[in-house]
Order: sequence, then C-alpha cells, then structure tokens
Amino acid sequence: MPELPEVETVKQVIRPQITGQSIRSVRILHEKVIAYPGPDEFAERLRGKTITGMRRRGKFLCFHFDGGERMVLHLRMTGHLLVLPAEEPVEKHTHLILNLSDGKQLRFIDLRRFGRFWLLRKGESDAVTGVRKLGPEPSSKKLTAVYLKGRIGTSRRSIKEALLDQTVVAGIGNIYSDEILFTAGIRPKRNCAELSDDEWERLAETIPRLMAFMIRKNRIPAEDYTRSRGREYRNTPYLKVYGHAGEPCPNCGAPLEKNKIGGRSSVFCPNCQK
DNA sequence: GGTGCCCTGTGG
DNA sequence: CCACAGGGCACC
Repeated sequence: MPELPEVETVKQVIRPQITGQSIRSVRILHEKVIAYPGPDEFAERLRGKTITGMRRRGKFLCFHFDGGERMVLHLRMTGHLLVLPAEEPVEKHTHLILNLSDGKQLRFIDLRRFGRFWLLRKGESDAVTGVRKLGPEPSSKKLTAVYLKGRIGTSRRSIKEALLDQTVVAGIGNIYSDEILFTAGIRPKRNCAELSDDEWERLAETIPRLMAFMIRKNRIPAEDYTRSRGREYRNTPYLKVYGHAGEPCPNCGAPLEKNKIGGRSSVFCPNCQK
C-alpha cells in the first residue's frame, strides 16, 4: 500500500500524537507481525519506555525511545497506524496495541498481515530490518545522474525493476515508479544499460521533484486521517498513469498501455515514453 | 532474472 | 471461480 509519500504522511500525523508519551502496556493480538525479537521480549522491553521521536527512512518508520532503543515498522501493502482513545472498539485486523500514558492507544491494523515490527537495542545494527541496505532518499543530494548511472547503468534489468530496488533509491514503489517513468519519458521495460546520459539526468531530476510534490499533496490534518481510519490520504487524484490503463494519455491522448514487469503491473504511454 | 509465497478482500 | 492488489523475501 504505502510508498514513501504515504509513509511520510503517517509519520506527520502520528508523531505529534505519541511523542513524549510513555508505553503503559503492550497488547499483541497477532504474534506474526513481530519479526524480532520474540513477542514476549518485544512486549517486555517496550513496557515503560518513553517515545522520544519518530522518523521515516524509505518506507520504514522508526520510533525512538529513552534509553536508545528503537522500534522499526514496515507497513508493507495494507498496514496502517491509528491513535485512538482506549474506549474505541478494536477493529478487525488490529494486530498490536500500545497503551499510552495519556489514555490513548497506538494501534497497528493490517488486513493482509504483511507488515512487520522490529525492536532494536541501543546501538544494535538494523541489518535485521533491511534499513541498513537502503539507497539514498529521493531528497538526498547523493541522488544524482552520476550516482544512478554508476549504480545501475550497466545493469541488464529494466529501469522499472531498478527503481523498485530499495537499495538503489529508498521509498519508490509500484505507483511512483510508473509516475516517475512517465514524467521522465522513459518506457518501464527499457534496459538500464541502454539509457542515455540525458535520460539519467531526467530521472535524477524527476525522482526528487515528483516525490516532493506527492508528499506536499498528500498532507492531511490528523483529524481527517483519524476520521477516515487511515484510509483516505492517498495521492490518487494526482496520478497520471497508475490506475489509468486504457484511458487517454494526459499529454497526447493515446491510450495508456499496461504490461507486467517482474510480476508487477506497469502502465505507460506508448507514444510519450520512448 | 523469473516464480511462488506470505494474507485477505474485492472486482470482473 | 480466478486474477489482482501500492511490498519484499526465499528459492531455483
């Protein structure tokens, strides 16, 4: 479900509601969502901790506690977070509840149960979470045409697969890879090794600009987010190709085409994208 | 690299 | 009924 802009929204909505709170108790309703360590240790170590901050890295969320421990969360396809009063009914697919000192609860809800939590000790490596392998953020000044060409310029993969590789750039998913390639005028199936310097430049320019635009458009007041139960905060009105297969291209009017790349669907304009 | 899998729900 | 869904990983 969420890619970088949506995860950023979750962070912006949730962070002010939980920072400074301490965790009174932990309720794990489905142990599977706790990837590391075991569920008992996870709950035991969280209890009594104070939340000092919350950050995003790629599609990961990282909760910081006093004493230096941190909890890492990946929402995967359908995971989301809500802060609700303890008396609110617990909805279906709720897998983890943190009882906070102000009487509210931080809840993790995930229909498909793909989302995962990790709890790391102070200074413990995040190799286990995958955060350590992430490539630069789209907003990073490290993300240049020279970087992209050097990192994947000889790869025999398609450019779409490379953009989905979190070790190349962090945070791009199936929606925004299609949007980026449309804006940059490059077909998703194009082989990385055949892209021109000009095309690497266009990618390096498009990735941060489009992601920043989507983050800005995705902002939502916490009340609206909570009222819609974390469901209606997506960039759908701004997507030019994703979800629009068969419809006219917004640039040239030619019907947008859809194909499969590495098991993921991909929408593009056969006319505007070379 | 491709494929299957982890899950549940929805839409054709 | 089957195909598909915004993610990521293990396995040939």
